[in-house]
Formats: sequence, C-alpha cells, structure tokens
Amino acid sequence: MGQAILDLNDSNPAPARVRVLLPLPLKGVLDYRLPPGETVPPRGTIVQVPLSGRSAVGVVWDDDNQSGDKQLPLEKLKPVEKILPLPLMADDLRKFIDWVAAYTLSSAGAVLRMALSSPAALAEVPVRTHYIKGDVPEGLRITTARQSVLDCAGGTPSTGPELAERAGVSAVVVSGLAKTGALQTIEISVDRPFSLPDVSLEGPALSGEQQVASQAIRDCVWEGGFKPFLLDGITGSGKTEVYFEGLIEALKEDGTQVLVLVPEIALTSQWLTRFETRFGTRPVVWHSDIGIAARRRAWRAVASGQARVVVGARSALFLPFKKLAFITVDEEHDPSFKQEEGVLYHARDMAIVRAKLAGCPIVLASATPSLETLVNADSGKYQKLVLRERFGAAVLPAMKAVDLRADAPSAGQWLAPPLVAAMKDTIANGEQVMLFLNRRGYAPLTLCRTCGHRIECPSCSTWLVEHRFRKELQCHQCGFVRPSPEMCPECESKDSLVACGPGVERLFEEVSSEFGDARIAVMTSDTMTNPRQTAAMVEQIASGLLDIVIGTQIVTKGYHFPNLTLVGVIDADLGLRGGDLRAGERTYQQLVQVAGRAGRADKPGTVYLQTYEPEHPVVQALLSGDGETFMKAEQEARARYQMPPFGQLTSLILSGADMAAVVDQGRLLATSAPGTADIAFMGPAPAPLSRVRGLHRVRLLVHSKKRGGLQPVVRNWVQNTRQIKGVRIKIDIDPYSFL
DNA sequence: AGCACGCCGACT
DNA sequence: GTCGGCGTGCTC
Repeated sequence: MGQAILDLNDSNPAPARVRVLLPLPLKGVLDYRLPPGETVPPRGTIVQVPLSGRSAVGVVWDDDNQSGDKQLPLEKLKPVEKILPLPLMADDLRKFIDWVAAYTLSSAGAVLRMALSSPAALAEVPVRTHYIKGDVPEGLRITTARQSVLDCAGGTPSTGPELAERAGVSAVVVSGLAKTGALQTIEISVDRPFSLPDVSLEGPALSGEQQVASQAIRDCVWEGGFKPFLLDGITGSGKTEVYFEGLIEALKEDGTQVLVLVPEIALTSQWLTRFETRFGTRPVVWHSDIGIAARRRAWRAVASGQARVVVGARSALFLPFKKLAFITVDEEHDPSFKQEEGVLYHARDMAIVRAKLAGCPIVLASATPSLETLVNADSGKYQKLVLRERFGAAVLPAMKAVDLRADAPSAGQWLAPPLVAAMKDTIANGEQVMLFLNRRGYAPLTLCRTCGHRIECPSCSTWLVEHRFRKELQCHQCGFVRPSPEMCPECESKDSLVACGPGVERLFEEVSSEFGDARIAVMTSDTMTNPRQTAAMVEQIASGLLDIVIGTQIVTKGYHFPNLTLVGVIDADLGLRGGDLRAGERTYQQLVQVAGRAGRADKPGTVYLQTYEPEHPVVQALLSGDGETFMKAEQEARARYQMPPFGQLTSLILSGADMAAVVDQGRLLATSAPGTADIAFMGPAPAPLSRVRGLHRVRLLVHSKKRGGLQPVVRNWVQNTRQIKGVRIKIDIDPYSFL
C-alpha cells in the first residue's frame, strides 16, 4: 500500500518498457522506452516508434516473453516517438492476429500488416476549410457582394467555393470576410462519414423456409455469443435476404458492426445496388484495390465504429472493428477465399475464428457448400439452415449432357451441333445465351507445324497464351508479354504456327461466324478491366441489347440476367484434369454456379454440358440434380484416405534461382523429417509448375491422419533443418493449390 | 519490409 | 581512381 503511494508520487519514475509489434515479418515484438512521466499506454495503442533510422507505426502488444529470449536493458531502448490519436486496437483483433500467425506459421508482424492496411490510413486525415456565419465586427464595410455572402452563410458549414458560388461572388470576398471574423472558419475532415443503413425499410416478403432460417439467425444475433451457421440454399433461393435479416438484427444495438465477406469477383455493382435498395445506402466497401483515400476513410470509419456495415473481400477480415456483432461469408465454398500470397490463410476458416473471438454469430452461405463446411454441419458444429425452393415462380434449369464422342464439333470448332441448335432456338425466342469456358485468350498453346516447337515463357515452365484481340502472347503465370510472332521463333518457318485448343476469344470467333447477326459480349478479366466498362457491359446484357455472353469464371457469380435462359458449358471436364484433391468438388460447385445463371425470373432455363465423359460422377450429379449423393461419396473417399477435413495437409514449396540448391534443400528436409506414426512426409518432387519467374520449384507434402497439432511438428522440422542460402521455403497449411 | 553495409564491374 | 550493382543482415 505504502509502496504504491510512493510509486505514484515519484517525480521521476523509472522509464517503462513498452512492447511494440511492428507490421513487419520480424520474429516478435520490439521493446521501446517510454519517456519518464508518461503514462504507460494500454495494449492496443497505436504508436509511432523509431526503427533503424526511420520511423514506423506499430501496436502496443502483449508482454508474452514465452520465447525466453533475453530482454535488452532499458537504457539501450529507443523512446516511443508518439502515441497516435487513433482508437485502441480491440483485444479480440489482437488475439486474432496472434492466432492467425500461430496457425499459418507466419510472424505476428506479417499478420499485423494486413490489419494496419497501409501507412496512409494511419496518417492524419487532410482537412478542408469550411465557413459558417460569424460575428460581424463593428464598422465593417458591408458591400453588396459581402451582404450576399453573409445572406448565404448559415449554420451549416460550406466550403469557400461553394459559398462563393451560391452568393454569386468570387472566392476572395469569402476569404476577405473570414479574415474579419464575419465568417467563422472550421476545419472539417475530407473523409465524410458513411451514412447509416436504414434497417426500418420494408424488405421483400419472405417465404416460409426463409422465415424459419432468418428467425434462427436473428435469435442468435439477439442473444449474442459465438454461433456458426451453414446457410445452404440453392441458387435463387434468396440467401441474401436471409442473412440481411441477421444484419438488421445486429444493427439494432448501438455501435455494433457487421462484416459481409464475399469473393472478390462477386463484389459487383449489382450486389451493391441490391444492398442499397434494401437499406437506402451503400455499405462500406473494402477490397485490395480501392484507392488510398477510400482505404483511409473506410479503415478509420471502421476503427472509430462509425462504419456499421462492411462488405469486403478476404482482407476485410483484418479491419479494426470495435464491436463486431455479426459476420456472413457469402459463397463460402469459393476457392478465392484462400490467400495464396504472403500470409497463406483461408478467409472462411479464419472468419470462424474471428467470430469466436468476437463472440458473435457467423453465417456461411452457399448454394454449393464446401465439403469442410458440410462435415462441420453434419457433426453438429454448425447449425444447418436449408433453402430448397427457388424464389418466386422460378424453377431450376434442365440439365443436358452433350457427349462429345458422339456429337463432335467439326475440326477446329468447339460448339457441338446440339448446343448450336439450342442456341438458335433461344435466340429466335428473343432470349439470351451464356457460354462458359474457363480459359482466357484465344488459344492456350501455339505450336510450330514444321519443327514442333511450342512457344514457352522465358522465365516460367508454361506455354504462352495467345491473346488475338491484342495480337500478343502472354504468360498467365508471370505476366510476360510478347507480340504474336509471324514466324516460328525456333526454325523461322513462315505461316507454320498453329493455335491449339480453345479460349474465349476463339469461341467468340466461332460464334461470330455461326451467328452472323447476333450481338455478342466477351466477359473476362481482360475485357472487364475497369468498373465503368464492366457496368456498361452488364447493363447492355441486362437490358437485352446483347444475345450471347461468352465468359470465363467471372460470369459464374454476381451477375443475374433475367432474360438468360440457355447456358452452354463448353468443356465440363476442364477442371477435372490434374488430379487435385478437390478437383471433383470444385468442378461440381463451379458448374452448379454457372448453371444457376440460367432461367431466373419465371423463364425456365436449360444447361448443356459438353463432355467427353458423361458417366463421370460430377457430370452425373449435375444431370440428376443430386448433389447430396455426390458430396457424400466425396466425403467418404476423403474419410477413407484421411484427407481434409478428416486429416490435414501442409505443403512446402521450395524455390530458388539455382535448381541444384533447391533440390538439395528438398533432400535435406526429407532426410531430417521426424518419424511419426500419424504424420507422413512426401517428396521432394518437382512442382507441377516447376519454374515460375525464373525460380525453380520443388514441393514436399506433409499428411497428418488427424486434424490439429501439425504446426509445431512442421515448425520444428523446418527450423532444425539446415537452410541453404538462396532457397525460399514457403509453408502452406491447408493447401488448396497443388501447383 | 526498408535500409545500410559490403565487395566486384563500367564510367567522369 | 569513383559510382553503383543487389546479396546479406539487422531493426528494440
């Protein structure tokens, strides 16, 4: 007691040690000294600190010296530069960052970097001068111009140009008046607050099963606490309306915030319009390429609690919410939730953890739930909510297989006669057709007929893809581009190069010659580079100005065209090649999603699946509409081989410029692999993409028969193996890509 | 991630 | 003789 009083009265207390996590891939926190007399900032405080001559922003972190490394003496520490005037980073987010770092075997600093978004978001927000009426000083000469400004100025602040314009005078009159005090100036942040969604607006009438599902969600949101749901609803069943109800419930409480995670390409203007129709305003949007000003505005509004609803791609998971009350992961099966660069994490899985730490309900929504999620629902970990009816009068499309062995297209063509006939009928009916081919460009391979040379990327083990619209060959791995050559680069024969295989551009060519007067759109990331162009194309299709849409996977979600009644899948087998763990599941999900584009509203749709293997379980599942049996079979196979989600995988990708060094590193790792009954170590083997950007790549795979506990084994293994210089080791916990 | 320190080629 | 290439290593 006396001790405490002494400490408080001490005029010169010992400078305090502050542990700061910096957004850099460092091993742990760095210690700083607090200038004497300053109160110790609480955990979560955002501070600016010196770092090898420059200055960096970090967060006051936990004092967990579990690594046991010796602390630097206080006198060697550099002082904290300043405490930034930002809200504290909430405890649940800090715990989340530590959790993600431990799970993905990356450093907490690397994860923090995603949460601090960008230095610009933390810098001071620029202000703009606004004017309101002030006190007119005695004896001020009131000219007509000045009077006009004073008449126009009121209690609501306006900027100089606004006020001058309204008063019909020049800007100097306004600034002159401000100098005299007749106008009062106020500095207002250029970042306007976001408007609040109006949860009192009338929504559409919900069907019986929608009501049941939304009530279950609302009840849990009302109660609060962690609770995961699977919302399993067929395309067009109105899943969005159901999770909107959960969102409304969450927003009823003061200061709460809601996060909706969507795959990047599903974040379309159509989705935003839908939100706006329902809530009278747009939500806060977050994705990797919003501009720095928008980024700063959104980040700060989330941090202050002013932003109530955020819709974003996976990185939105790391936004500094103050009081997260509800999360939805829409299209939860989507493979793009897996981040494949930097910190390798699966946003859907991490969203569950975020919800658990925030203590709030979470809805995973999909028409084609992932096997992982289905297993969790079956085991009772997630509550399953099912929507089986399509909204309104719409019915599911009829599915037809086109056996390419029997109905082959003519050489160099890709549309089989039955599909062409169906297209003709559809267009004659004044309806629209969508063709799906998940291949950008004109042709995936350019071959020389004379010498057999295949045109490859100079720095990757890939073929260059021809983009005929742009007269270029392009590497889809590293972005390398070269003009389309006139002659073979190897043997120099002229007119000897042939395009092999189809891409959407080639399909466009075929459709153009077959349907001379049809109006055709090609939707790929190449033709939809900016939002305005995309919106224009979508609008043209929606309003019926186009007849045929040819697209890559970009068309599989986010767009609804009411007059679209025929979908043609050019190559249903495309995703099945390559022997990936999830090839069947993924192809099934993707094709169900494309099929769902056909026959919205009250026009029944038809889907043609062109395939060389009509008896394949994926094709059979699509034809019969019995996805459940298909997924059950997939589940049994995974269980039998203890594959995810029953067992667990981790992959190691070794890369480096020197192939021998990379191979040696692989061998070193293989020989030092610990012997364990439940864990098998496989490889090294050359990666399917054996060279990317000039780096040679080798893979190792770790398979555990059980879930959990794999990380410490892998960490110790890699740490205790000698590391060869110039070889990078990337650890991918729960890999989705096997390239 | 930056940034400095450090040891080998083409320039004022 | 120097400017500068980016390899390696550290940041409290």
